[in-house]
Amino acid sequence: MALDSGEDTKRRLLDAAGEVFSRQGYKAATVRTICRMAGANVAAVHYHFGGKEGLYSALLSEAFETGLRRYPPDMGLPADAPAEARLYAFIHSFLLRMLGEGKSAWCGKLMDREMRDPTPALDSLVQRHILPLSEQLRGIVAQLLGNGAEPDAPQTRLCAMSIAGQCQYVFRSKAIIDRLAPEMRFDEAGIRALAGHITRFSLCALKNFADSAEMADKIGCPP
Amino acid sequence: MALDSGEDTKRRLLDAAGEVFSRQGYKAATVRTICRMAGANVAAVHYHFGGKEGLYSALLSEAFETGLRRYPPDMGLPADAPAEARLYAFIHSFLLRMLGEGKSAWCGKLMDREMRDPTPALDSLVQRHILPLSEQLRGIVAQLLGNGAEPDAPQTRLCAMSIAGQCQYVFRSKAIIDRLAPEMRFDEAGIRALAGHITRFSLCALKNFADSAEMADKIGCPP
Amino acid sequence: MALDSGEDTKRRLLDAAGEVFSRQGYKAATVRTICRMAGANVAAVHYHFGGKEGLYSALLSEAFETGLRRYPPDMGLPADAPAEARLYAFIHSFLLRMLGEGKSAWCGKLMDREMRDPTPALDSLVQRHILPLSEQLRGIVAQLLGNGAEPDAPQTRLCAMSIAGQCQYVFRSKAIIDRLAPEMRFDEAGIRALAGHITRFSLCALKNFADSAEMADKIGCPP
Amino acid sequence: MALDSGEDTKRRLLDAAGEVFSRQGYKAATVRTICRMAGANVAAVHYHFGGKEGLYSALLSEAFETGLRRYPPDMGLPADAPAEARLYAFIHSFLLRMLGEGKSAWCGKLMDREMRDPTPALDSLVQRHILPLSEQLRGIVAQLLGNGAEPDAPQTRLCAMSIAGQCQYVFRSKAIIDRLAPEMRFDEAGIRALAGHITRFSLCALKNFADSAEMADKIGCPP
DNA sequence: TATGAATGAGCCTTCATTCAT
DNA sequence: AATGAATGAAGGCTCATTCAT
Repeated sequence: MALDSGEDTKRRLLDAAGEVFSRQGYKAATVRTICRMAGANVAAVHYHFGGKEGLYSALLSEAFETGLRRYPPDMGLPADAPAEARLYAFIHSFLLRMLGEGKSAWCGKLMDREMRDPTPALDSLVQRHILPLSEQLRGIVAQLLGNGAEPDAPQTRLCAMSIAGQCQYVFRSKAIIDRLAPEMRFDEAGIRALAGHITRFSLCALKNFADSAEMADKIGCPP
Repeated sequence: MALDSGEDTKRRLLDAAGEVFSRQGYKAATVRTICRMAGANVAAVHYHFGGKEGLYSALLSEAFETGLRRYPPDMGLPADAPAEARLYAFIHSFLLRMLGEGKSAWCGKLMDREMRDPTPALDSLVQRHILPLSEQLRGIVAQLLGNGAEPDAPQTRLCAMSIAGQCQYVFRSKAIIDRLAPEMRFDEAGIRALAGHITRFSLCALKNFADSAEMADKIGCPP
Repeated sequence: MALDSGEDTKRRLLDAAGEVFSRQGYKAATVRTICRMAGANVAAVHYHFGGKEGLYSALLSEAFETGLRRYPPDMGLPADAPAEARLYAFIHSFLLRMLGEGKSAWCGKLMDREMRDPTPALDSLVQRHILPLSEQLRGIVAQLLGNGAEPDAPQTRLCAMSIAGQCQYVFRSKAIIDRLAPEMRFDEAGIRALAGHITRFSLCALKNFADSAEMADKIGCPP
Repeated sequence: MALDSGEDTKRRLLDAAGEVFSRQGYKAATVRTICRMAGANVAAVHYHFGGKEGLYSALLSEAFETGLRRYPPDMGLPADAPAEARLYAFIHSFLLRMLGEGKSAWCGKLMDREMRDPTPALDSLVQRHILPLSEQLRGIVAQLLGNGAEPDAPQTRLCAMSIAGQCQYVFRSKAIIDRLAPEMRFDEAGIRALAGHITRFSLCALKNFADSAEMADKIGCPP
């Protein structure tokens, strides 16, 4: 105990907090559970982080940064790589961050929690991490749409959402997928396959999107 | 007070529970809040439903049926309507069930909660409601993929997931969308527009999917 | 327990709260102690009074009203009784309220606490109870000062303070008095004697106050 | 930090403790607040004084001596000065010790706390400081009462209490005075004026006290 | 000599639940 | 059929204190 270098308790608290918060959500998680798991006293959380909320905040930024450092959205690709390859890298790293099982797997789950039940910590998270990711994706999408599409144009935004939605679905609906398609695996190879499918589906859509303006007629949707 | 018919209190409790559970989740919601909103006594929940959990179960079954009855997945289209129109109807009704603000809009939100933090009630929910929806979507997708695609084939499943993912994203990531694209509206017209985009994006993908088998080469993903 | 008429627990909580708050002060007193003494559950305080602060507020108003009802400041004297007699009644009732040992003895102690460490409840206390008492005393004092003294004049106010100060001293400095003059008793007769002394001292002062304007010269205080 | 001489930290702790204890009382004051104000570590109090209680004790003895040294009860008057002047000096110095705002003003406030919630430290305080003050005041009062009044006679004691009560009232009831007479000031001039009034009021009383034995008849108090 | 880190007891409050009516 | 009152467990947090350095 007392042999810890001081920073050690902080570390263990963050680890335990990641585990518990990502599994139970902010409100349902209890400081006591986290401390017991970290082998620390209940008061340690308040000493190091100023309270439950402070711990959660600290965890959130840290988890995100860890995930991004481990699986950068360009996966090491040069900036001038083909847009198709960069899209695949973006999607693949996205899934890896979300579905990872290791110590850095809280990122996705926490972000997901944060989106459903936002806490005051969400705003800075969006500004610091999500907005840059969004811009990066929209840049790739605009390039693939061709025809001089702008990264900020509504159409580009919608297509980027279509891609992000596919990525998030696989881990957000895990409980359903496990029941509807129990044969699906989320190991390294399974993730690669999933990334391949999403990329392919999206590329097919983007490459033909420009020529589909009149498609609404056949859909039957009211004008 | 004593003038209410017994069924009336039960009804009001379910309404309030839908409101509160869908907004705050099972754990964070409190019986007191629900009872206050329903104008009932704190003990009423235990009297009528046996406790918090009983109320939640009762609500879950009821809410789903209400939602599906109000916005059926075919939106009244005949079974032999063009696949494109049926896809649009499926997507549109999906979004309406999820994003609706009215009294019967808990369906989507509760299902979402259930996926995130599954309770024992999830299994029967999947069997009774989600599986049929999934089959219906896969039927449409198989038809659009052409080339004799089977509704149960892995590729069909993945494409169905791509579509479901796009639908769920818009309301699951509402907190993010509100921050990244605050101009987006989710009123009736906005939902129609969203459904139009998702349908168009998905149709573009599905119609060209069969010819894109060799696309993986250009992506650069490891074999 | 369950046989209580409901109001009974509330009553017992107030009694215990009076005992504990007056002895230990707001901050140092604990809800647990009060509840244990009242034979009630810890949560009862929040059910009946909304929390520690609510209990304290309720107690404060109640204690004051009880004290005033039991020992009215005019002690039943007619409004046209001689000013001397009314002064004695005021002082005597003041001491009785402050030094009483029975169930209605919290009034003085609580007021004293409130004056030293004011809580948000003090303001309404002053408006509702203390201000009227102050006006009553100043009325008597003005009459005794003669020479057309006004109840609001600075000199009247100061003399009223001189009287109030004498009254409060005896119970505020009880710890000191017990050590410096341990023979002093605060039973009924002792209180009567004390009231007699304070009245006599104050009357001597008031009746000669008007003629003492030049007294400052002999005092030696700087101009 | 480490550059401070050991005595320096101790000094700063005592200063901060005086500030905080006199304002909030023993129980409500926290070691953390004191240490933060003193710019010292949380553990410093235990290192230097053995704990919260030790710090309080040390402060109490010191504060009283400081106050008495700064404002001696005779204000430098010769022992054979007129009794009137000595009474004024006593009252004036009393008020200065109690109401002073400077660094050495804790004396009065701490003593007041001690009277309200006596700690074991009170007994020695009474013996060493309060008893001598009491004797001094009673000596003056006896002289002013004339007629061979003894400093120890009950009547002398009561009159001394009447004077002490007036002095203590002004700062013990500050919260009330601020609300009932917000125009009253407690700066140097205000304190002088107050001391003047109390002296005058008391002199009027004392000088006529001997001739007022039959006054009880007019009061109406039961024999 | 002095400190950052850690502790455990205790605080007020909130909750789902039960009981007597 | 329904309710106001009461309960005990647990929650987040604060505090004085101790310990290893």
